Amino acid sequence: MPVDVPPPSSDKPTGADGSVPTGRRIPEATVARLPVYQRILEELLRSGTSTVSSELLGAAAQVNAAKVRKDLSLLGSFGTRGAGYDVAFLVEQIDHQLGLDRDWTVAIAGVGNLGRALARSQGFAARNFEVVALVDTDASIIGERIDGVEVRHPDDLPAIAESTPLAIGVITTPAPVAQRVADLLIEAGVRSLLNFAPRVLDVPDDVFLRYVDLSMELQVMSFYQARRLDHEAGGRMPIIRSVGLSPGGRR
Amino acid sequence: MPVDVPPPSSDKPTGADGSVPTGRRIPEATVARLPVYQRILEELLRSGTSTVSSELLGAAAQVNAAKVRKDLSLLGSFGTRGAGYDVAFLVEQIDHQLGLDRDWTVAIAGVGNLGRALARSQGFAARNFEVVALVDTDASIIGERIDGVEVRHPDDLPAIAESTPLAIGVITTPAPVAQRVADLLIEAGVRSLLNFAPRVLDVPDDVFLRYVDLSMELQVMSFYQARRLDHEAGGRMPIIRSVGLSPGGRR
DNA sequence: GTGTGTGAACTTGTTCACAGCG
DNA sequence: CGCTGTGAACAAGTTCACACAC
Repeated sequence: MPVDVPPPSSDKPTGADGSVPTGRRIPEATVARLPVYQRILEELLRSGTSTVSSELLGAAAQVNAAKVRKDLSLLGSFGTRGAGYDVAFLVEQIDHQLGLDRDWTVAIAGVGNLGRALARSQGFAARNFEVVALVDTDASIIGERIDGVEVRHPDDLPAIAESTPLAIGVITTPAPVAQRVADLLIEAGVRSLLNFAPRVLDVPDDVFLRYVDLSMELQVMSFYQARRLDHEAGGRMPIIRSVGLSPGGRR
Repeated sequence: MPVDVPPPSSDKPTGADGSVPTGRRIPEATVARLPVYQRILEELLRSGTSTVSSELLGAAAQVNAAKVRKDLSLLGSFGTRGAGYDVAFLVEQIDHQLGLDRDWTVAIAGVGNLGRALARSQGFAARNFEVVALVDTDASIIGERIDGVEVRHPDDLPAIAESTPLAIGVITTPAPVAQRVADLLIEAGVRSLLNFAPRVLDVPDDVFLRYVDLSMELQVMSFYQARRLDHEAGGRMPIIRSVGLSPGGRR
């Protein structure tokens, strides 16, 4: 389901014509690919590449070059014919489209291995996802500091939210307490939830909810590798976007 | 790109007619949804439900009931008209289709928080993904045991593989060493790689490669939440499969 | 010449609606 | 009568191919 792009909001007076097209619709398939391009572009940026063609970006992202061009043209006319795309500018534009040029506060519920991994993740920090709250019920963990953030009890969430509004909640608790912790997060003002716990959650209609299953990718791999083993035939594994799939959000 | 279903291989003489259709093709969109159904069916099984309708399963998976029926009918005629699907039987069939009824050995490279989280993950154990090797270069970690598996040096991979063939490799190392560790895993016989490191990998054509970016879901969330904040309009967040997306497989 | 931007052709995936089985 | 299984209509997404800007 495509979504309206916000009105001009013209910052970034730029190369082409200061674009950012007006009420364009961005297909969800494109939205799902933007983070992929992002990651590659950032890697190119680090390696000092200043310009990239749709062909090259497509090769790195395992995506047809025409698709890359179409995706990018949906955001605006950012390329230069004959030359390609300016990497730094493109990163900026995609960041803007994804809303990554604003700060998002994140609360992580469940400070086990996964919670810690996420809290320290470069991918979070680099993209303006600021982990501002860590909660866990385990008394031996409460009080511990992870990257300067103190682990507190879930019951403190409302208090925490009072001083720092919480935008996104991440649930990395065991399944049995996932629903309860989701309720607390929502009560504390969280409007988007990312659930790693293997439990279907019940949330109000206006809360964005997405599920992640770390074993889901492995399951898809299993499918294709089994095929390959079964009949060493044309067992090409296609590129599927998945994992994040699952009972998510609303319809 | 759809894939041939293996020939009859008739075990499971069953309710309907002992089906498992012959050379059917399963669309990748369907393959990506099977793990979702799986998870819900397992939850139903635990709660003692023995029969489920496409309507109910669809509601839980946030998927149109017709889509559920079409997906399942691609695997075979597993339902009973007027009654619905037998949950236990369906789980078995999907497990079989996904190749989850055989054992997969998994090697995890990088025993940080994420590596540990995965090694201990219920989702892995429950689906016949057996973690048989853990490697890390950090001397202070080598020798440690996690769920009975000793952490060893990546250079030992060939030796490990000799006693236990490795099917799948999971990379949870820092980005700079991801390529090197991928090479070692492949040398040790791994034919499928799941890469959590933010690095584009170069692997031979016959190795399945998939990328997971834990922040990717958050980025998509950011997109839709930003839209919603910008113009409190029809900001419905669609259900996108993503995260796992990314430079994957071959083309 | 080189590589973008994009209509138009095509492929894949989704939904509808209903026949037919239990 | 309820619910599956599926052809047929529809919608979304992808690829092609080429005009056009640099």
